[in-house]
Amino acid sequence: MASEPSAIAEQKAEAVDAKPLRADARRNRDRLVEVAVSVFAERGIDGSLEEIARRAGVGIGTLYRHFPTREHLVEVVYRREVEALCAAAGELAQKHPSDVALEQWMQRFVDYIATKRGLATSLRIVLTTNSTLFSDTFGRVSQALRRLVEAAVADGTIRGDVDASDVLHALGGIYSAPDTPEWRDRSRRLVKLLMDGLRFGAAKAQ
Amino acid sequence: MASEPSAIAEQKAEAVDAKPLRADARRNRDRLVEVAVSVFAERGIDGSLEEIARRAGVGIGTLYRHFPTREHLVEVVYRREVEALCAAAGELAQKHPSDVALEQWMQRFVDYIATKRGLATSLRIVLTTNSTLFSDTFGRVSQALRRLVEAAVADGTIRGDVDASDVLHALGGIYSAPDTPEWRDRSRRLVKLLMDGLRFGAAKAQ
DNA sequence: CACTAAAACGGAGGCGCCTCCGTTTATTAC
DNA sequence: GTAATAAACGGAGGCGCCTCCGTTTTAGTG
Repeated sequence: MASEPSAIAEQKAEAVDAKPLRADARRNRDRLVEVAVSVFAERGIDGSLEEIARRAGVGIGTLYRHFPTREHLVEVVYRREVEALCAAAGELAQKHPSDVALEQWMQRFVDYIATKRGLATSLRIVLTTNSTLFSDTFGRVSQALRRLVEAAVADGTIRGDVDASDVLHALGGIYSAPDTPEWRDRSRRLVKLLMDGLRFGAAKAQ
Repeated sequence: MASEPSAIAEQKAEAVDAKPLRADARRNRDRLVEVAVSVFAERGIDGSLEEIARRAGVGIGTLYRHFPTREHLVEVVYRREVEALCAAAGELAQKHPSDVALEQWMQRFVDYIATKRGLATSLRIVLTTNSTLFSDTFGRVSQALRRLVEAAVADGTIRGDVDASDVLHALGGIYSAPDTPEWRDRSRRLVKLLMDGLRFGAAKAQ
C-alpha cells in the first residue's frame, strides 16, 4: 500500500546512471521485458508471471528481483509500447507526405488503444495508482501528435486553422467512446473522417 | 470481467423471495458473513478467504458457493455495515435529544470512515466497479442524516436556516480530506465545531 | 418412520504468488 | 592467469485462490 519508486527507477535504468547492472543481469532483464510483452498480449495483463519467467529461461526469483511487483513489470512494458508508438511518428514522417503520416499514425494510435481496451479495468488501476505514468505518457503522445500536425500545417497538406490540441481533442473523443465490439472499425472510420475535414481547404489541395 | 448480479441478488436474499435457502445453507451463509466482518477488520480487505472459511467452520467450497468472488463477499459485508450505521440513527434519536443524536451519529460516521480509510484503494475499486453499490449507500446515509437534521431543526435544538444537504456537504468535506494520521481526531473536532455552529442561534438556546 | 431427489457440503488438487537463501557467476584487483 | 567478493541466479516451499466432484444432509412424500 505504499512505495512508488517505479517511475523514477525506470527512468534511471533506461538512461545512463545509477548502477550499470552486471552483464547477465542486463541480459535477463531485457529478455523478461521482451517475453512479458508477448505474454501480456496473449493472456492479458493477468498473465502468469511464472510463465514469463519460464519462457524467458530464468527462475521466478530473477523476475521478482528485477520487478518487485506485477505493476512494476506492467509499467515497463507499457512505457516501452508507448515509446514505440511515439517513435513510429518520426519514421512515418520520413516515409510519407506529412498528411499521410498524420493519418497513418492516428490509425496506429487507434490500433494501440484497441489492444488496451480489454485490459481497461486492470490497466486503469495501474494508471490511476501511478499518476506520473499517466501524465508522462499523455505528454509523450501529445508531443508526437503535435509534431505531425505542425508539419502538415506547415507544408499546407492540411488546413491552417487548426492546431494539435484540436486534433488531440478529437482523438480524446474517440478514446472515450463506449467499448463496443465495433469500436475499432468505427474509430478507424472516424479518423478518416477527421482527415477529410483536415484536408478540406488546405493550401495544397489535391 | 463481466457479470454484476451482486446488488440485485443480495437485495433479494435480504428480502423475502427467490429461493428460501435450506436451513443449513442459511446458517453457514450467516456465519460466513459474520466471520468475514471480523477478518476484514483485522487483516484488511485482502484477508484470506480460506481463513474466513476455516474460522466459520466450513469448507472453502462452501464459501465459494455462497460468494463466487471476493467482491461479492466484500459487498455484502459493506452493505451490512452501512445498514448498521444507518440503523444507529434511529436508536440515537430515541435515546437522546435530537441535537445530541445528530452529533453522536456524525461522530460514529467519522469512526466508520476511519476504519475504511486504510482500505481505500481496494475498496474504491469495488465501489467504482459497482456503481449501484455506491449510489445505494450514498442514498441511505443521506436519508439517515436527513432525518436527524430535520428532527433537530423541528424541535429547535439547532438553527432553522440550514438543511440536511448543507450538513451533508460539510461531512463530504471531512471525508475528502487527505488521509493523514491525524485524520480521525481532526475530523472529530470538526464535527464538534460544526455542531457548535448548528446550535448557535437555535430557537431553544441553552 | 423410510425413502428419495435436490441441495448443500467440504476438501483435495492444481495453479499462481512471493520469499528466502544456498549456489553460481561476473567483475575487479593483483 | 588466480583469488576475492559483490552481484545475480533460481527453485523449493509455504500460502492463497478457485474448481470439481464424491459424500452428506435436508425437506418433502407416502
